[in-house]
Amino acid sequence: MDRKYTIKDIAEMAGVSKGTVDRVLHKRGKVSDEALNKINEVLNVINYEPNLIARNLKNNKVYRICILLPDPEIDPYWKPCIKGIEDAVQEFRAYNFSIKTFFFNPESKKSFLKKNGAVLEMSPDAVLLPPLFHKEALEVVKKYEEQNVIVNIFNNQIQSDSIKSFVGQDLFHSGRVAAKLLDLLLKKGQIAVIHIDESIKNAIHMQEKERGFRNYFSERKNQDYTITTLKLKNPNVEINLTNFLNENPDLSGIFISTSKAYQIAKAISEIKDKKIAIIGYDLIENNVSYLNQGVIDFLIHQNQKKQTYLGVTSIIEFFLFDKQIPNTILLPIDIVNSENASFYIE
Amino acid sequence: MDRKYTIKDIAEMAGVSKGTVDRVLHKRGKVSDEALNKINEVLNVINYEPNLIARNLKNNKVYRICILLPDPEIDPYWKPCIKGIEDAVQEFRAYNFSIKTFFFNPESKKSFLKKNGAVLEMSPDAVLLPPLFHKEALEVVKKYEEQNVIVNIFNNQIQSDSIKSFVGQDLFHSGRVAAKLLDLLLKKGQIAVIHIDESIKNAIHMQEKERGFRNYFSERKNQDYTITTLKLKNPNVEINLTNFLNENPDLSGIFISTSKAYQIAKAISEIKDKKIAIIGYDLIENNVSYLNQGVIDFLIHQNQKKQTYLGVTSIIEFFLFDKQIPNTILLPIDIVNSENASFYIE
DNA sequence: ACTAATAATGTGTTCGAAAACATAAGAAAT
DNA sequence: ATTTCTTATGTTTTCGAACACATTATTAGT
Repeated sequence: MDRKYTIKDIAEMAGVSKGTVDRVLHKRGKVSDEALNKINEVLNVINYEPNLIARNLKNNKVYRICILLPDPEIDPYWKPCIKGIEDAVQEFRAYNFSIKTFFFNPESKKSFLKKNGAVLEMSPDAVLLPPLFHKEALEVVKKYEEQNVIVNIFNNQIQSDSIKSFVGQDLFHSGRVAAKLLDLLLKKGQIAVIHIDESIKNAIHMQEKERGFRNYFSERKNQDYTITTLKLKNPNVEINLTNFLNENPDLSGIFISTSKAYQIAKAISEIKDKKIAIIGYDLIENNVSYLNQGVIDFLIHQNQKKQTYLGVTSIIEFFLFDKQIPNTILLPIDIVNSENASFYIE
Repeated sequence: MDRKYTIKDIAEMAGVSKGTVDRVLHKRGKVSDEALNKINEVLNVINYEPNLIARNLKNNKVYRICILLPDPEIDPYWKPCIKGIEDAVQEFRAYNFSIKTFFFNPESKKSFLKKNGAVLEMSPDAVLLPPLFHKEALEVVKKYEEQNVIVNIFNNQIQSDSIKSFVGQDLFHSGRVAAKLLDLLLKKGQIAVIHIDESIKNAIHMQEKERGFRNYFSERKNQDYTITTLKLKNPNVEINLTNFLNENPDLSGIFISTSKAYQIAKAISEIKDKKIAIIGYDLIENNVSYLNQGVIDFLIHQNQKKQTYLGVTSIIEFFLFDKQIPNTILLPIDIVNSENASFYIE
């Protein structure tokens, strides 16, 4: 079973021409029952797999993929996504793909709608976007559907039959992971869940993470913990945090639901003789620095790069190889400490 | 820059025939300076990238890759590797590759040499193997070199110029990760490093991991810990462990360097009112079960599946797309607790 | 000056799938 | 019986790179 069968092989085996075989394979009719049977008999015996290289050489259509991405200049959280896209482009540069990224302002629904309008104008074959704004996202998804544009989403989930695939993390479980880590570190005491909300994208993330976090403890029915939620907004983070710490001298652990753990770490590290366990998100430079100093205990890696990489490559492989796109791709929730951080950063 | 330039395009632009362009591109000489200059001028302006689909269609050689794998029936540690190979085969089934796996007995150097002999007979284009036996591995690598067979290794590193690439984890750092986790959990006390050695493959792993583990603590110059090394061998693991525990009543943490943490966990879980932190390796069923019960605190995921997957795909992509194979591919050291384990298991 | 040798360049075929195009055979219509 | 239409089937071209093969131009040798 070394060499692969070709259409020509099948034609010879069935005693017909390759044109007829082609018609049978593509169910285009105009084939006599006799020829159909002969060919089917051959197909039942051998395992024909079309040579996708040859197919792609012939159908040398340029597939157009558009990606909507929040501007990393506005929110650096999205920066690794660009690398993910670049990696995908690089990997498939041999094939005919035209991949274009559109930046929108993650704090403006209007910007989101506007850039989607621009994408629609291009009538691409597929679109990848993070549906930050629920209502607006459903709106644009509907429009893409009407134009037969495949839509893949990443970062956060929204429900719509028109969406082909979602790539991201299970945020609820991500909260549970954080809870488990704090539980191990502390065993008891007062814990604060802190949301530092500088961008709307986090609204959904924050909720789900806190839900998972609290769910873990409520499941244990552990009475040794008290959990307090605190919402902070820049530029008053430091003042409000200091007040909170003064009011709660027994605080022993903090879970920060966004990538701004370093802001908390900075304040905490200035307090002498006080060890408060800190768990945050994302391997941005400031966070990793406090992780290495031992101020932050764990970071949870959200793998933004891989999200876009898989979002794009799954579309490409669908077009190239008819590979089915999974409905949901859940990335692992990576636990990072000072010792393994470097392996996740590139 | 939507459409790609072809050899025909270049020929037309330079006013020569595609045969001449081909000779220039492949540096096969027999080209006049005049023609060479004209073509180079064009090549300097445009960015020519050969269509790899067309190239592969023409050169439809069947590449032969052989993989040597310790028999998973003898040591289940290697079982996930099969899935990794299968995934790679599946992903590139459209291309002409013949991939064959040879099982050898991981406890027998003779078996290793014999199977390598069988592989050599096949004169494949590339080989992927875990160099479990240092001397023997160097021997076979030399033979492959003589026959111009590309050799990639995984699992553990050995030094040889004839080896194209290594995929695996940094075992030293993996030990440090474990140390950091125990440090966080305990802060002080007596720690045991336990090696349960049922297979020679672990010898190298065990050493490096312990070295990393101890290195972490020695770097901290932390006097609050005492670290003891314990070597256990089946079937006497349980008895010797019990003795050790009786002799060391203050033991507070255990680091198991192999995938047999569940054996320790079983014994510990039977002791009431005693919490000993346990860190082990590998997401095998027994381990995950004790992880979920809270007996094992963390498992470190060695990602065997991904090792073979990347080992194979990097070879394939080298043949198909001239993609350079990285000298070293270090996989992240994944920290696993009860809450994120499911995302690493398939 | 004419042939032989060599260098330079152009042309044609191949890979496998796809689809346009061409032809053959048979049935219906005049 | 001849033409027309339909249906089934076979043949050819296309995609781009690679390379074998064919052709032309140039120089060397007698």
